[in-house]
Amino acid sequence: MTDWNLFDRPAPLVNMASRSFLRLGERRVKPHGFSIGQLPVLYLLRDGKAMSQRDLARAAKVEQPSMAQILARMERDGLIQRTPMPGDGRSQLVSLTKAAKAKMPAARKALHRNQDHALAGFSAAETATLLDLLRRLNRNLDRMVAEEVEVGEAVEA
Amino acid sequence: MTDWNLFDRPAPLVNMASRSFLRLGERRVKPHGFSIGQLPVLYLLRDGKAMSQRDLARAAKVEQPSMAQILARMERDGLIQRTPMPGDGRSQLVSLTKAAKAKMPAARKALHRNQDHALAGFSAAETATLLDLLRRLNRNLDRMVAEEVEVGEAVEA
DNA sequence: CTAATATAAATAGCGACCTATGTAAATGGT
DNA sequence: ACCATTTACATAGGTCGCTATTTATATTAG
Repeated sequence: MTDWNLFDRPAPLVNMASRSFLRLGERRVKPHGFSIGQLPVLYLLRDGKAMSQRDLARAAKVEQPSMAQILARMERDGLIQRTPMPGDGRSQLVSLTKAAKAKMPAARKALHRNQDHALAGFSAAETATLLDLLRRLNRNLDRMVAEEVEVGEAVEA
Repeated sequence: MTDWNLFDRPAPLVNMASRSFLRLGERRVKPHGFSIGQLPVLYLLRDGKAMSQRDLARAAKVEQPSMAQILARMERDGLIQRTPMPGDGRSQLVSLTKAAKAKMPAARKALHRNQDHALAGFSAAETATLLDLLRRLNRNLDRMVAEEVEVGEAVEA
């Protein structure tokens, strides 16, 4: 009665959409030797830039161990290389290999073809509204996630 | 330039929101001995109903192996039980244990407290709009996922 | 009634995340 | 200089999901 349909609330709808995006994206990008989680890294390092793991994690908005795993797989697949960070023995600079850079344009195109098919039937205004509402939703969620961590830590202390 | 901000497109925004919802939901529900992926099962079997794995997967909109894993963990944790399906030796009827049913109300309350904090600052109309746009987005995505599977299979044949 | 096919689960293996913890290299205050 | 803290990564372990494949039981066609 209260939730007559399991999926007719924000969290499940968002979750479904996310899973679909991931499935579709994976199909597009996999034939080119990439996978979805690597896209932020590819994007961030695209024109020869080099960054630390920490900065990559921050910029991609994932936790450090998640980024570590992504980078491990990318290294395994010959997509990145690491060089020591000058002046800090703890850190390394990560950059794309030539192979990765060579394969990017095709993958990019494949994704572009895919992208925004999802928004078929949406007017420009509706698309803008959706993006705006999602940004606001994310602001709320980010705050909630952060707050709870604080609480958690406060309890510990 | 084209995508000046990595996250300012539908897929990443939806993905971020989904991850945040999952993190928050997990925190709420874990102390009660459940986890997020189990919620559809709990919901579907709530008042003593019994269903096959196949029907649970369909209703929860996940693939069969995903549901198999969810059920395996729920069985491990004493949340479900399986009884043979009368008249079909391949299948079993899944139902909630007393323990699971006993723990549900508290978990439900915990989630409710959480829920829709996410929509703080949203007017009723905005919430409705968001839900509507997400439903439409999902319709598109579902179609795309289904189409591609067809294509894939057609190529094989 | 048997052979081919379809269906229900199980299994193997992978990717994207997370939390919690450990380790080694800076850094900062005394 | 020295010890405590912070910081950057690494590692262990877990959940959610997917694809591909196998196994066992129905079902259907000939």
